[in-house]
Amino acid sequence: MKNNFRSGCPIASTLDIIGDKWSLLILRDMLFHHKTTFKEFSSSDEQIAPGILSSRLKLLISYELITKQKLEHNKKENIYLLTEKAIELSSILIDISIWGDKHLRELNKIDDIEGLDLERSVIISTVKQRYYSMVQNIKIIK
Amino acid sequence: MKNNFRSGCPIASTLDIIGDKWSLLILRDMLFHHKTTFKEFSSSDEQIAPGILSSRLKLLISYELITKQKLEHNKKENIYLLTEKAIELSSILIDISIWGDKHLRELNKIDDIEGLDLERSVIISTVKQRYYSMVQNIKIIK
DNA sequence: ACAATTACTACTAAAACAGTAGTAATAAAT
DNA sequence: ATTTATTACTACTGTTTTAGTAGTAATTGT
Repeated sequence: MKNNFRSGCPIASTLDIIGDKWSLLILRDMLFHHKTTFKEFSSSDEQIAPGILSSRLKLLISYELITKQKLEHNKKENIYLLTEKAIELSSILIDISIWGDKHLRELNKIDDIEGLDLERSVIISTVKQRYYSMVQNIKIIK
Repeated sequence: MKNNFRSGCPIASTLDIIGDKWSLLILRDMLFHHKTTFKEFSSSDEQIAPGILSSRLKLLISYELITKQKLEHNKKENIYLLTEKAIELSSILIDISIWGDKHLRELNKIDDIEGLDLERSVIISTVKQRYYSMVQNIKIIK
């Protein structure tokens, strides 16, 4: 797909991949809410349009942040799963969550997130562990 | 300014403020490269257009992430400085930098950043300390 | 066999971004 | 003192991205 990076800066380059309006929210839904299907991504509070969701999933696949697979005994649904590369974005997502929780309450009604008061490293390892467990329990076709 | 948040999610809300194509790069230039003027922001590798820079600076001011001030003995230049709220985004910017440095080398030629191999907490406190020192040495009009 | 669900694609409208040119105020050079 | 250069923008046009809705094919459930 498109590979036009604005510069060699690691921050700019990362933003060129996941710095759009939706990618990190899709990854959030996968990592924290264990969503796996197009339908589930479509049903989040933020109401992503199907065309945008479709194009973003394709981009995330092309960057190897997610994979698209099939379940056994189900030819209709596609299952999207995070790669290790994307799971390593956990710390960024959690830092963003902590920052928003702390600083945006005067601008917007912010949802309370359970466990966000725990130590950062504990949150990160718990989130990752839960995701790995979820993946282990689903039967995908190899 | 515009205050339409997509949801109450702290991640979505944070992205509604700084999740555009340029805000984090402006904050990066301020925090890491100690840039303070419109001219300096215009001259970064990524080539932001003046109209976009202008509108983003206004938004960042409205969210109280930066302030606009004047230097003593200089009526022309405007000096933009980070607020504490924005300085607390340091950890996010550093995590993004570390992730990009680690994962994007096969997609793009990534610049080597000095000191990025140090421990995360050390990087964060060093960056903050350097920024505070820089601010202390400039004479702004109160 | 029929209805519902899933995963999209297609289309049009609206918004954001890109690129260039131009202007007013101040500062520097002659 | 006058001209030139710099800074910080605004204004404008064109392109790209995003939003929103409608529709379709394949599969699954009843």
